[in-house]
Amino acid sequence: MDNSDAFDLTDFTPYLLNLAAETSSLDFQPNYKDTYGMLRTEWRVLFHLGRYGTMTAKDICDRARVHKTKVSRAVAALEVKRFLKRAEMTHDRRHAMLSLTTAGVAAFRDLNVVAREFDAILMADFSKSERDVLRRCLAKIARL
Amino acid sequence: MDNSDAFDLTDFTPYLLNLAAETSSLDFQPNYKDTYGMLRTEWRVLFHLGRYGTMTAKDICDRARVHKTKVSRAVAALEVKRFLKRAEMTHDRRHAMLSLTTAGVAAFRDLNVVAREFDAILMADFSKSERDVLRRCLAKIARL
DNA sequence: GAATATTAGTTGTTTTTGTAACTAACAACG
DNA sequence: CGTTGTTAGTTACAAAAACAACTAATATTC
Repeated sequence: MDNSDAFDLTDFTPYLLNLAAETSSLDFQPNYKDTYGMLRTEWRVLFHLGRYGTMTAKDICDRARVHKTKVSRAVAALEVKRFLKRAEMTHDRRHAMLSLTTAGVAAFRDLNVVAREFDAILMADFSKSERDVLRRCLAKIARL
Repeated sequence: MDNSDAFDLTDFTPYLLNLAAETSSLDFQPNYKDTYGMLRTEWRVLFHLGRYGTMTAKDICDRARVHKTKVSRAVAALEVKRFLKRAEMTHDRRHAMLSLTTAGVAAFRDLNVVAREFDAILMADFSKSERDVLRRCLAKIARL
């Protein structure tokens, strides 16, 4: 039972994708976890608000492809940590505009630089064209 | 606060990797979940035993890069479902040789075919050279 | 060969996630 | 208007993952 006709597990793209995603995420994790005590979803929410400015939780759900319960909890956590503040909308009190506090902006700026550097190191092994192919393939698979 | 000098979230490779990994994994999930009631780790363990033959739980941990507690629970679950059996080693009773039952082999064969087809469809959009680049980049990032 | 260290694997506890049900605010339609 | 439907967001509960502590078997070292 040594099915050599069967293809290898590393030939199965979803498996390879998971290994690569896990490895790179775990390597980057200390940057937001150890320094700012954030969880991954919190870091994503922070990044979104820092990069694209004020928006509602729903906007983050749609843009970041994160479920609303996860966003809800991440927003609450970031609020407790004073990285983010809410402003209720007068005309529609269902949703609140979310924006970063000064501390939030500072954290974003810092992490943004760190993320840039991290990415540069991660991509250093590859040529420009390889990077383009990688990005295009991933975007297509993720249906972006 | 619209940091347009900052790079986009989709330019951050770990983020893109995670989106692609999640998307493809979720698309494939029904194949082992709905038909065989397996969890992702169980499917990975099954695949390992089916593809590479009899081995111990430790071997699976090392090869599949899964933590021993996850493997332990997956093995127990697969045993309950009669997909796998253990054989204690006489000379070292600490570890047990794991192998698939007839039902386990059947499930593996089926899923192997399905996985192959799934991968073919996923890769259909890309040229041979793009696929090679993708595979090589992912393997490198995953430190395989 | 008794004491200590190491290895394989399990179990228990805590976090985190996923799912579903819920509340509150608004919109639409008669 | 009031009934019904929809949307934004929260909360409660169940499933899964992460982490630490543990057991049992074997190796090592004095």
